[in-house]
Parts: sequence; structure tokens; C-alpha cells
Amino acid sequence: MRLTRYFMPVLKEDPKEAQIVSHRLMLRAGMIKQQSAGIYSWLPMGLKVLNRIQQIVHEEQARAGHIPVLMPTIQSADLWRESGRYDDYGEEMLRITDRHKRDMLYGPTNEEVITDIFRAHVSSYKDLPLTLYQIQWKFRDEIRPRFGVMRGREFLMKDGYNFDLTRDAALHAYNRHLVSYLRSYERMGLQAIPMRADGGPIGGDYTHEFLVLAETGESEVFYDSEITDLKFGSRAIDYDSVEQCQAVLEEFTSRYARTDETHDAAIFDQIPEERRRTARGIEVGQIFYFGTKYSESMGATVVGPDGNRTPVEMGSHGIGVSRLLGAIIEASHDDKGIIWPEGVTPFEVGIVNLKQGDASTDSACEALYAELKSKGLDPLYDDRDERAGAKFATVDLIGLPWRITVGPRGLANNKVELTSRRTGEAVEMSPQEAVSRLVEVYQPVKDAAL
RNA sequence: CGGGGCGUAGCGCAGCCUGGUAGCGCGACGGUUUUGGGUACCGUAGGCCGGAGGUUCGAAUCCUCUCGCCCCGACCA
Repeated sequence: MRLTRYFMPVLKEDPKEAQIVSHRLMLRAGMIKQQSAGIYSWLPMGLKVLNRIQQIVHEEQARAGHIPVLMPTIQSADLWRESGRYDDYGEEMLRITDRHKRDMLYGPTNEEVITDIFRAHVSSYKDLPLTLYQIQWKFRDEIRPRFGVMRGREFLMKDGYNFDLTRDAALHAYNRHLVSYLRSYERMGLQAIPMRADGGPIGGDYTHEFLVLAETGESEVFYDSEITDLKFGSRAIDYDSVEQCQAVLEEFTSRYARTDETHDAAIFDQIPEERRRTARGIEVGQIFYFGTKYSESMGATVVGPDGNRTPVEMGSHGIGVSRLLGAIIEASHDDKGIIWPEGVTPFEVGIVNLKQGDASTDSACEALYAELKSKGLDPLYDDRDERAGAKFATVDLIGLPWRITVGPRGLANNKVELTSRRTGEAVEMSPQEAVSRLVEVYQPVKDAAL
């Protein structure tokens, strides 16, 4: 993309309403625009990152064998009366009346709808196991939205639901989700630690939430420092293998890691003191096993091999997709701006032309731009007639992980400069070398994709 | 929902107390200059001062109501 043809309304000054760094940077980088309290438009670059995160989630769900669907944002109140949650959910649920005076609502979650779909079309144990999921907008009418997309009222969320015949099968689905979530977060450049959690309004006796450590996190967390050494990495896993998934769950949940909701000081104090950590975390996902809570109240049953009708075992699983942009920025930025991890960056590299209008730098930039695109990379070419300082400031602010600087001085020796946003390290090399170096850098990202 | 604060140009703000018909910086646009970390100078455009009502000869300014937004708290992915 050429910057002069793009729409990226960056701000030089901090908008006063933004208090935390991710909110400030998303506004300054021209990624979002607030339309109303807790409700945002996604501008091109914000949308790009949002889409990349969605893509990772889709790919990892596919890998785990989960099937995508798309359910409506507006739901009938009747379904919620059936489950008993219409009255329980409270004022967080946005209630709407249509022209026929029917009670509707903007879905804050989808257990009712998915259960309705299931009971309409699934009736035999032979159709199980089944996990359906979607990435869809939700609305929760928070009393006080804040922190930009970290706690908006409208938010994009992946929600998945597993249906199984037995408790053991449902627990395997739970484990499978845990593994797929670990992989997803790592591809986004995040370390999200599974912590024992509280059921909340969804209920359930077995649940973990995934937290990204960051100073601005909303939850206080307590953990054994050994847990931060764990990496899922690129290990191969058979999602159908109960043993393999169980082993991963045990590996990632055996050490102490809890939020303040479930924290138990007596157990925590048994950890050697030098490994005890207290920090803050941002919740970016949660997985639940809740058994037959919804299937019983809503009549989602299957006929088992013995000919008896039995309520299905269920769980639900969420990833806060839009919130993840905030979480990633909270975990990865400096005083100049965002630092995108390679897995989610809106553009893989920025090309900075130091002397726009100069025949040799212009043509060198154009050649680089074309070459990078031909290698499957997506560069942002800053072709504005601006001074070097302004271009550097912009590319730093928007957080592209790599920058190629092209100026007459270097070009005289066939050199450009390749700079890492994260380390600031700059190396002179030929344009061809810069391209191959970038291809190399992004190879793991390509390899991780399906 | 309790407590606090703010709505004046795209963004950040001054002016309001002590009423007299709106200003600064950044940004935008045009030009000159400059050119390896937000260059300097000159010029131009842009605002029914959140909205409604009232007081007054006259309201951004005073009064009443209202809408929106932000912060702290309780709540929450």
C-alpha cells in the first residue's frame, strides 16, 4: 500500500479521552474512531489487524476440528426466557422491542441460540462430538465502558460450544480448546497464561481464563514464575488424542496461577518465595465446562447407543478478539508507539523514502515495493512528500516491526537500511538482501498458517 | 448508579469570574525555504461557542432544563 493512497488518519497529539496506552495509541495511529461510549468504528489499519487476529483464530479452530457458523446479533427474548437467563442477566443485556412489540435483545453471548440450533438438527449420539463456533459482534451494556476496545460495549468475540455425549468427552473438548487457545495466542505474539477462574454468569464448575500480563490489567494475578517459561511452540499435536491434550493441560495448569477471584493464599504460600509473583493481567479468553446446564433447561438431547434420550454435555469457550488489539499493544509498545508482533502486524514492513521526488530514491523504493509484494509480503510505502523525521515518527507510531530506509546517501553504494522496530538495530545492506532477510524473518509466520 | 469534571475550528486548549458578537498552538491548504528523527518563515481556509428555553438593548460568558463525553468507585471479557 502506498501511504498517499491509504486512509490512515494519524494524530500528532494525544486525544484527551484516552487514559491508557493502548487506547491512546490506537487513536493516534488512526486505527479506530469512537462513535459513542464503548462503540467504535474500525478504520482501515485497525480493521487489518482485527482481521489478522480473526484469521489466526479461524485457522487454529479449524486445526482443532471445530466448525464455524454465524449466528445473529439480534436474538429473541423467548429463547432466553427458556434458559431462565432473561431475568438473570440484568441490565448488561441490551433489550430491544421491535415494531410488533416483540422483546428482542442484542446478544451478549450465544448459549441459547447455539443450543436451539443443536436441538433442531442433532438427535443422535452418532453426530457427536460436535464443536461449533463463530466470530461475531456482541453487546454488553457496561455501566461504564472505558479503555477503548479493551472494555467497549460492542466487541468482537469468538465463542465456541462443544456438544458431547459424556462428561469425559466434554472434558477432552475442554482440553482441546485449551491447546488451540495456547497456539492462537502464541501466534499473536502473546503469552497468555491459563488461570483457574470463576464461572460468572455462564456458570460451570470447570473453567480457566487466559491472562496476558500487563501493568494496566484489570485483574490482580498470582502465579508461580515457572509458568512463564512454558512455551507451546510449534510442537505437533493430535487433537483427537485424549492423552496428548490432557498432557498439555497438565503441563500448563499444574503450576499455581490464579486471579484474585480464586486466589488461595494458603496454597500460594507453599510456592518457594523466590518464584511467587503478583502482577496484573488482561483477560483475553476463557473456557468453560458446564455439563448439562443449558441442554437440560432447553431440551438439547440425543439418543444414545442404548436407545435412551440424554441431555448433551456442553462447554463454551471465548476469545475476546477486539479486546486482543488492546492487550497486544499493552504488552508491546514503547514511548514512540506500538510494536506489532510479526504475526498480527498490519503491514510487514514500512518503506521510508528519504527524498521523495528524487529519481533514484523513488525508483529504488518502487522496485523494493514491487519485489516485496512479489514475495508475498505486504509493505507500506511512505511516499508522502515529508521530511525524514516525520516519516520515521509515523512508522514508529503505527508499530511496523521492520523498516527499510532508502536515501540517496546509501543508494550511492547500493545500500538501504533495515531497522528492527523492537530493538532499534539498523543494518545496511543491498535492497536485494533486505528483501531476502524479510522473507526469512516472516517465514515462521507463514509456516504457522494453515 | 453514587461522587467529580468537561463540551469553544479536524486535534489540544484560552476566553466565561467582571456580558459588548471569538483567539492561540498543532493539523489542513498555498507558497518560499529546508531535506538521514515531527525544519523555519509568509499567507489562506475553517467555529450558528453541544442543544433548548430564559434574563438583557446585547449572551460563549448569567439562570433553568436537557443531551453527550471523560475520570474515581461498585460491576465486567
